[in-house]
Amino acid sequence: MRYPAEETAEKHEKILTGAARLFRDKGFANASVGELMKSAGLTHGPFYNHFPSKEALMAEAIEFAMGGSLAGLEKYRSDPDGKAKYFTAYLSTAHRNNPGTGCPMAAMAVEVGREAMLKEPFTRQLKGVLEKMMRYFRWRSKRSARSESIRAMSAMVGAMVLARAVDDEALSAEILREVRQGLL
Amino acid sequence: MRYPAEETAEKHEKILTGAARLFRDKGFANASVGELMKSAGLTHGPFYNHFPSKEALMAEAIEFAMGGSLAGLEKYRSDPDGKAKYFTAYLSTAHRNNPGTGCPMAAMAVEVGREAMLKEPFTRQLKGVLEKMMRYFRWRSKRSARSESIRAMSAMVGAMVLARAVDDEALSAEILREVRQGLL
DNA sequence: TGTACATCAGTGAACGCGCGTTCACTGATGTAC
DNA sequence: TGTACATCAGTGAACGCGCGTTCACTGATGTAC
Repeated sequence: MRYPAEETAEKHEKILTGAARLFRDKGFANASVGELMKSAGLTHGPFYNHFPSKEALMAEAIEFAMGGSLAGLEKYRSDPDGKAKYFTAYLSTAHRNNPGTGCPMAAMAVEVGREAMLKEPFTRQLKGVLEKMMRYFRWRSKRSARSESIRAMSAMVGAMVLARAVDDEALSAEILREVRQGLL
Repeated sequence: MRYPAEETAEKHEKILTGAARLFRDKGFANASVGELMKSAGLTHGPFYNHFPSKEALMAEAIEFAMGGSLAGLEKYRSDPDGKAKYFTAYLSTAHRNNPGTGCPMAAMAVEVGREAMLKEPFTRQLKGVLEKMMRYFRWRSKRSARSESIRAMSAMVGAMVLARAVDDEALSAEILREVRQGLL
C-alpha cells in the first residue's frame, strides 16, 4: 500500500541509523540486509526501494556515521579544555565497549581499506574531522596544528582498535590510559 | 591415497601461510575455506583433515602471523638505530600497499575485537611484541619503555589503518610521514 | 626379503543454510475530473 | 465536493549462489608376518 511521503523519509533515516550502528558493531560483511531492515522495523523486501544495493548503503552509512562524529566535535568547540575532554572521552572504556555508537574510523577503516568504493566518502569525511580538530582545539602552535591533529587521530584510532582486540582488561585499560597520557 | 608424513606437515604449513596472508588481505569473513585451500594447491575437502573448523584456523593464523611479526623484530635488535629503522619500515608505503604480508595488528585487530575466541591468541602474541619492543629498542628511560612502546604501537597501527582507508595519496602519505616524525 | 593388507590424506560431489536480490501482489493515499 | 483510478512502499515467497561442512570413495604408503 501507499504510505505518506514523510513516513518514507523517516524509514530511510531509520534504516541508515540502524545500519551505521550494526556495521560498526559487526562489520560490513557480518551485518545482513535482513538484519538491517529488522532493526528499522521492516521486512527485508523494501530495502531496494530505499537503496540500490548493500554496497550503496555501506557508503551512505559511512557518511552518516562520520557526519555524526563530526557533529560530536561541536560540543568541544571553544572550550579551553575541549581537546583534553575529547581525548579523554575517546579513550574511555565506555567508548571501547560501545563500538556501535563510537568512532567510525576505529570500527570501519580496515574494511574501508579493502573496498575501493567506500574510500571516497570516508576520505572526504576524514578531511572534515581533521580540519575541525585543527580549528577547534588549542595546539602548540598554528603551524603544528595539522601535524598534531594527524598524530592524535592515529594514536586514538590505534589505541581503540588494540584495546578492543585485547582479552586482558588490565592491558586494555593500560593502552587507553597510556595513549591518553601521551596526548595530554 | 596415503601420503608421506612430512608432506602432510608441509601442507599444514602451506595452508597456514596462505591463510595468514589471505586473512590479512581480505579479512576473515571474505576469505573462504575453498580459496584458502586453493592457495595451498589443494581442493577444499581435506581442509578438515588439518583443522577442526574455519574458526580454529583463524586462531592459528593469528598466532602464525603475529609470530612472524615477532620474529621480524629480531633484525632490529641491538642496532642502535633499530627503533628508527623499524618505525620507518612500518610506516612505509610499501607496508601500506601490502597488508597480506604486513602487520597482523593493523590488518586483523578490528575483527579480532568482534570474535571472543580470537582474542586470547592475539593478546598473548601482542604481549610478546610489546616486551620485545621494550627490550630491543632504546627508549628515553627504562621506566618509560613500556609507556613509550604502547604509544608507538598504537600510533603505528592507527596510522596504517587510516593510510589504507584513504583515497587521496597525498593525505595517505602525509599520515605515515607525520606519525613517523612524531615518533622519531 | 617379499607379500597381503590396513592406513589415511586427498578427491570431488553433495548437504543445508543464509546471503543479496527480485518480483507479483496488496491496498491506503494522492490526484484527475 | 464526490468518485474512480493511478501510484508506489511494504509484503513475503522465491531466485541463484557461495558458503562451511560432510562423506563415500581412491589408492600409494607403511607395516605385519
